[in-house]
Amino acid sequence: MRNGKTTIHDIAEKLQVTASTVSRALNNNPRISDATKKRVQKAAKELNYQPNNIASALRSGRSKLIGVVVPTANRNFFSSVIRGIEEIANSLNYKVVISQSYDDYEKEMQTIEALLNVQVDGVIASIGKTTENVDHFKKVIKKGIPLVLFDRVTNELDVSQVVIDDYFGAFQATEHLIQEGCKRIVHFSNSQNINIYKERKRGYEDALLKHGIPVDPELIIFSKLQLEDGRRCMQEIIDSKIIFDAVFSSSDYSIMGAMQVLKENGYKLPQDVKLVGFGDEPFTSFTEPTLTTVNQKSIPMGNITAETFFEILNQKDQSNTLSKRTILKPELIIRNSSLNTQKK
Amino acid sequence: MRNGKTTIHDIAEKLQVTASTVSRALNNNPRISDATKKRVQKAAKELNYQPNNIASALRSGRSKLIGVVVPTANRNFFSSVIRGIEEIANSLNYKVVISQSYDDYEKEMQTIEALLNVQVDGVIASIGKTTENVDHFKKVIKKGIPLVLFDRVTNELDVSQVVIDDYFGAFQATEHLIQEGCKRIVHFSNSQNINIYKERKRGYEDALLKHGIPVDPELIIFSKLQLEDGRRCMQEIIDSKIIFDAVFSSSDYSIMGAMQVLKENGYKLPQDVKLVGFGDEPFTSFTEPTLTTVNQKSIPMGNITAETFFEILNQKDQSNTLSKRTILKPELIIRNSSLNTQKK
DNA sequence: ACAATTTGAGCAATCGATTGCATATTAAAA
DNA sequence: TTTTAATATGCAATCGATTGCTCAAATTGT
Repeated sequence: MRNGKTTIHDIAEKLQVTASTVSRALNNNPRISDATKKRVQKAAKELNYQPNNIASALRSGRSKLIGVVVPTANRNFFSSVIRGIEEIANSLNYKVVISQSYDDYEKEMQTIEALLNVQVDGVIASIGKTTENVDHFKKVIKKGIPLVLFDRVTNELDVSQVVIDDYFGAFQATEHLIQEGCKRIVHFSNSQNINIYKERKRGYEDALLKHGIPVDPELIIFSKLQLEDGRRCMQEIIDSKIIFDAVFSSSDYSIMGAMQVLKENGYKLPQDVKLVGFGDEPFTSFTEPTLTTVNQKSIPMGNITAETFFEILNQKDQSNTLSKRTILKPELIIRNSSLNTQKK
Repeated sequence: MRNGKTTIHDIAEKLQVTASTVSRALNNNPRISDATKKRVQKAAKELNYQPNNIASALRSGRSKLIGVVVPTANRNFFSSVIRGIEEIANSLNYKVVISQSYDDYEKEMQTIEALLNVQVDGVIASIGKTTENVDHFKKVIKKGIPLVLFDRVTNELDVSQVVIDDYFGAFQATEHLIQEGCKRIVHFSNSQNINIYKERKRGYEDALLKHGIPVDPELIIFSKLQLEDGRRCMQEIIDSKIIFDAVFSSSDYSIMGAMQVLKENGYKLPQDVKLVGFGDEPFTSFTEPTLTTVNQKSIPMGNITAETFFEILNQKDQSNTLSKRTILKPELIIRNSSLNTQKK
């Protein structure tokens, strides 16, 4: 107990049993009698015993750490997913190590490497935008530890995934615009290598087709979907004199840029042009007009992702790893930017 | 090497030396000859050796993990500070464990407990808004590991801190409004128990006094500074017929609320009322008009916080812990919400 | 050429908890 | 009462790396 740290040996000595017994008692091993367990727990409390997780991790091979890799925590969606993951993980006495890849392929690899280095028991990740090669994730799998992907996933890996139904979200959003009378709906999309953007575009197209509106490639604009991209694309459309009456963007950020440019060019919103974004970032309720957008159910997604993770972790012992895919329904949040009849 | 994991023993065997020698060679111990070091490094690479940090941590007592506690990562300021911390930490081969307290006292205590449990080598924290008691931080100090606070600090603890000069930021912001011709400047503040808000209020007051404008308590409104609070407070002021020509808020969120309410009440911005926020959240450049605000130098703050942390960690051995306080100058970002002459 | 140093590396204990196997005690079955 | 089977605990190795101490070889000084 020198250094103020109580170990199982101190408890063992006090109770005149062995450390093995103490360890088993604390881990609720059925081979230990209830009476002994009670005594051990009491002594542990008295001596203010704090288990040494590192020693435990070394011997047992379980660090009780989960590595979570996100492009950036500084996004409402990701930080909420993390919160959802933490809720579950903490309740099971696991800690979450958050790593940010900053959407950078190099950094993402390093970060995975670093997580494996600190010996996480598994990894939960959302793939960065610039990541084309997924070998670093294969490394995780090869190590035999669980890997679960959420939102930004890939088909190249046979792992469990939790995603939202991007197709459905985009379909709903587009249909909503159509119902508000729009016929020439611009769509902002990103590289079609990224699944979520491909799906959203598909939802957009199918909604148009369902209502007998032709898909006009001229109206579909690709970019990185940042604020600046939205500004630039919007300006180009305006300059090109293309006729349009709405914009549905795959990102709240780029629709913000579009909104700014439209206002600067004297358009009245939402009368002249209706807007719908994607992501339900907090600022979407600050804008003028407030922005209709798609909520991605981030906290439930975090919960489910963590639950999936622990299922795999626990069945790991039987080594029958089946990978499942969970799809959540997003929710269209209707605000003023898409409505003819404004609500307060 | 069973299980695919190379250990120092495998290297030792291959090279016909002992594990001690390998360990020392890898740690660049001067007692090992350069020739041996080279051989060991080569063998390590060949065998794809990955050090077992857990074993190392157990023996050496150093986990190479830093616990970072923030109210929420979902804020530009905090996520940027984290990025700044990571830059330094990663370069020194340390990993950062991010924990969110969600501004909740209970959660903050648990989170500190959990970090100590995973045996972080130290803690970097920003204190939650609802935290009045700091005993959990004392626990960190008592454990003898470094603690550095940033931004939301306390005087009750004798630890190193990195803060911005809130007084200066507020002073500048207020003076800027005065120079733009404002004389009746409303100030939104939070509980004066929280240092940063106290300092900002002081800066606001001193700027007024410097320019011969009396401080009118009627113009200083206290709230939690969320969007809704901003809306409510602004509406109250309008209803009370108090005369005012500007608002300087200690938070970008509440100034957003104020902006909305002002617009809803038919005020022309910035002609009728000029606005300045604090924090430089990303959405401040999306608003209409774009919002003047105070940038808190988050990445440098993260860098400096980490550097301070490592200074303490390294001098720890000599156990002469001196605590220093670093103060960064914030920067006023002037946008349209406070200007008579708009810029594009 | 021999003692005194310096240099390089090995030995073995250690960090704290876990766990397979052995053993003692007690209860149930024959 | 003796055998069998649970039940409860102990023993000792182990996880992988680190480190104080010891010792042999090489170098230097006289």
